[in-house]
Order: sequence, then structure tokens, then C-alpha cells
Amino acid sequence: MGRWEPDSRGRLQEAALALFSERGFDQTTAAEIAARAGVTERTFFRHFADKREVLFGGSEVLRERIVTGVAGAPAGHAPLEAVADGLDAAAAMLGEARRDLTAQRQAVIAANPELRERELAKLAAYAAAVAATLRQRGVGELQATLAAEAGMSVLRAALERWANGHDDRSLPVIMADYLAELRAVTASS
Amino acid sequence: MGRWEPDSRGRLQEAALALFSERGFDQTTAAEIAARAGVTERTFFRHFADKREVLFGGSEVLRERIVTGVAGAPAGHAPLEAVADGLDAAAAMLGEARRDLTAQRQAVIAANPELRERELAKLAAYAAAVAATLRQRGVGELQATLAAEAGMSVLRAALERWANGHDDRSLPVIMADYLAELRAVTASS
DNA sequence: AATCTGATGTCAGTGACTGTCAACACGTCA
DNA sequence: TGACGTGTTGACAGTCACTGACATCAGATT
Repeated sequence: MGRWEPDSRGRLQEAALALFSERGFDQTTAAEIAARAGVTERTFFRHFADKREVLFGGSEVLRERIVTGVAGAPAGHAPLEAVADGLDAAAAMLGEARRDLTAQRQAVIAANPELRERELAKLAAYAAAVAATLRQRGVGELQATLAAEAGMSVLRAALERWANGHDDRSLPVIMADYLAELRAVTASS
Repeated sequence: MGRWEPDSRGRLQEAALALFSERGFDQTTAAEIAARAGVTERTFFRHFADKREVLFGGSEVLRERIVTGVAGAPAGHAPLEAVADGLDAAAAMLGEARRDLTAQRQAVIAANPELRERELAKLAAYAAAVAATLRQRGVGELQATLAAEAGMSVLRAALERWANGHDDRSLPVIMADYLAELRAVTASS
């Protein structure tokens, strides 16, 4: 064992989620999070680029999963079908997480404009990565962008419903349903 | 005339755009913007909630225009058709602005992650307002959200292309084209 | 044993943002 | 005409997010 307790990063994430839930994001300082995790404020900012990032630790892994799902779609799949495969991969990963923790995290994010802003940025990053993957599959730039962003809208709406417990269906089922709704509402009329 | 030069707010917006273009967002302090506008830093933060907001002064007007466009769509219009009417209203307003100024503003935003984040938040606010308007027209919550967010994707992509001068067509024409692309890529296959 | 490496602590500093109070030009009303 | 309310600004002190530079120390490497 090292000079300090291991997994500072994980302790910081737990401490932050707890404090944000108790007092709110604005009423919690980075120094308080660090103290609760048993480290200094400087260490907090070594692990996380800014105070919000502590809530988005798993976002890169999720992005990779989504991209892998899209890239692994059969060659014959249309753009939105490939995106659907990416959503399946995301749903599989998120479905493994404890729903109560996801709900707690979503509640903290929903309660603060700065955190909502950051969540949008993360979704935009997913969309950009998915669009780039679609382009490698031969999809045009514009269609790739539009399909990817619409897919992330589906992801967010489904995740919100699932995490809040308003729907007892599994996350992949909700996502598939929501994707069908997207197709319905964008159908020419 | 008052004790001070009028239109502090407008001078702050101009000064900020100029300084951000010259040095970049991070290398410009709020105090420098204020000095260039002939006011104090405190006055800057009386007019704008934070340093980024100075670049988004017209966003509320644009949101109202979009919402008015959606609300004014014929009763028979499908959700996405109503959104298209909102996009037309947005295009009409943005088309009035000088394209070079819009391009300059977009370049500043594109160069900075924090500003891109804020732009996403503004688009999300438009989408939420549009979705609420669609719901008043009897559209279901989910379809309203998905149609509105897809519409804002179209708005952003078209605005980017128009402002950069990569496309000589008028903004409304580009938007209509992009909306057709959205329909094509989400068509069941 | 000497050295290297990685994670952390310490400390000083910048800049975004806020609360509070005073100053002052302007309009209103007696 | 003059007292008074109102809206905008300046002045100033303060908190907190975030950064750069340097020291420290356990464990791995040689």
C-alpha cells in the first residue's frame, strides 16, 4: 500500500455526489469535497479538469462503447440503424449500473444549470464521435451529423425516463421504443 | 442624455467580440472588456450573468421568434412541419443580420469549448421552448421533444454552413434542404 | 545503495463573480 | 421650485474556482 489511501479519484467522485445531493452543487466547494475524500483541493483539480467533471467520470468509457457499437453494425445497415446499434451498446452499459445511483446523479445534474450544460456538452461529444464513425462507413457529413444528434436525443430521453423509475421496462426496450417514435415524428407527411 | 454614455450593454458586446477575436476568450478578462467599453467590471456583470453571456445577447429574441413561428403554423401541420415554420422564422431573423458579424461570432464560439457549451445550452433552451409549444398543439411529450431537438440540429448545421460562406444559398433555402436531409436519414429502411 | 517515477502536499497567485453602499442624473409630484 | 423616488453606475471588499512551481516520499528499477 502506498503512502496514501488508494483510489483518490473514486473517493472524490463519491464525496462529490454525496455533498452535491445534500447541499447542492453551488453550496459545495471543491475544498470540501477534497476534505471529505481525505485529500487536498489541489489533488481534486489534478484528477478533474473542473468542479463539474467529477460527476462525469465514466463518460469516455461510454463514448467508446457507443462508437464501438456503431462501428460494429452490419455493413448493410442504414445510418439510423447503425446509430441504433450504438444505443444498444450504451443501454447495455448503463443498464449494468445501479439505477438508484444513476437516478441520484441525474437528479443532481437536473438541479443545476451548469451541470446540465456540461451534460449537453458530453452528449454533443458522443454525437460528434458517432458522426465521425458513420462517415467512415460512407455516410455523408450532414446525414451523419443529423442521425447522430437525433440518436443522442433518444439516448437522453430514454435514460431520463429509465433512471427516474417512471418506466419499468428495461433501458434497451425503452430506447428501441423511443427510436421508433423518432422515426414516426420525422416521417414525411 | 444621462450622466454616462448610453447603451453600456451594446458597447460591452462590441468590445467583447473585438477582444475575443483579437486575443481569444481565455486571454481576455472581463475587466479589459469593461475598460474598452468605458465602464467598470462591476457594470459588465450587471448586464451579463457571466463572461460568456456577452456573446449571446440576442438569444431570447431569437427564441421568441422561433416559438412564434411554431405557434403560428396551420393547425393541420404535423409536428415537424410546425418546427419547419419555426426554422423559417429563425432564418428570416438571422438572415437580416450581417453575415460577416455572424461569422465572426461563430468563429469565436467555435474556438472555445466553454463558449460551445453555452451555445449548446441556448439551443437546448430553444428546443425546450419549441417542444412546449408543440405540446400546446396536442403533440405528445416525447414526439415534441424529439422533433424540437432534431429541428435545432438542423438550425445549427445550416447556420454554421451559411455563416462560413461555404454555401451561397440563402439561409432559409439551406435550412429547408437540411430538413429534407433529416427526413431522408430518419426514414424507415 | 543510488536513482527514477508517480501521486500528493504546500503555497502563492490570477481572475470570475457577488454583496453592499454611495453617488448622481433624471422624472415626478407637491 | 424643490423634495423625493428611481435606475444606472462606481467603489471596494470578499469568496472561490483554478493554475503554476516546487518539495516530499513510497515503491519500482537498476
